[in-house]
Amino acid sequence: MNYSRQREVVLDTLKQNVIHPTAEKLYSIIQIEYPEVSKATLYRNLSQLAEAGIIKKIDGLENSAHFDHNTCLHYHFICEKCGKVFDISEGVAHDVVQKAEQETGFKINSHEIVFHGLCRDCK
Amino acid sequence: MNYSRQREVVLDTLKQNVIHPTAEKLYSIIQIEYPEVSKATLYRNLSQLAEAGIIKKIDGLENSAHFDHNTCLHYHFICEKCGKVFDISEGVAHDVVQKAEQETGFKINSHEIVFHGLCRDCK
DNA sequence: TTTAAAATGAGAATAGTTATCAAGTTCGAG
DNA sequence: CTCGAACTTGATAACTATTCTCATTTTAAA
Repeated sequence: MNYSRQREVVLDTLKQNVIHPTAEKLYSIIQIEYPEVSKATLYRNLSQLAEAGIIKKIDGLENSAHFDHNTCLHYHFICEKCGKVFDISEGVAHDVVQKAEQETGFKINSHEIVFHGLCRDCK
Repeated sequence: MNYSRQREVVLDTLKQNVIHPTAEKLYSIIQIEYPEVSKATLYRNLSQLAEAGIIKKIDGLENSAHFDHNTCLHYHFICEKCGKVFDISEGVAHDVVQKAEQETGFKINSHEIVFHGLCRDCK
């Protein structure tokens, strides 16, 4: 992967926004300071960075993918009322892969957990 | 919800196909025997049935939603090679909701786990 | 039987994302 | 340094999955 100013902007902006933004949300944030970054470039870079393991794509939340600069294993909670996304620590399901591999005999390479409910402010 | 022949076909066909089909896959299956069921009706009925809790929509697999006639709590595994979807029993993460609620103070109403890897035949 | 609510088919519309392609940029070999 | 191949970009077209629109048909309860 070669250096590009646009990719740097995408990654830096994602790092500064702990809100697990969607591509569109990130685009609107980036537009304010860096209107030279096009939407195609944003989507391309998000894919590439996720592919390279530098960021993480979160599927299973609403219709659109969210992105996370934190690539350490952890889970997500989305509030049904305010729509905010929160992190849940790995600890809540620490041996889940081992158990699932034992049960099935499959090789598990990754897994995600998404919780839905009401956050502290909304409940 | 009133009775409709089309809805009956959608539900019955889903029940007979344990493969967790996408809407498009289900459409192609239904088309063979019941070409009178339109795509709009299929999507509408899948939404309604899921809304009513009669079937379950599975998000977070590929780009498109899959549907499951089994509404009991369980998880899913998708094979990275053959694309097949398998069930994983609830037992692999039995106290995950309780732990997550304790950790966060949030009210959790539902959760999903998706595993990725290689199934027994593909590994 | 009447009738209001619900459901339908066909296709238009939308949202999110990916593909195309010509032009500009990066970077390592010479 | 400088040249070229590979990489990246912006603009926009295309695509996919899904939802919406609306005139027509079906359901079901009085």
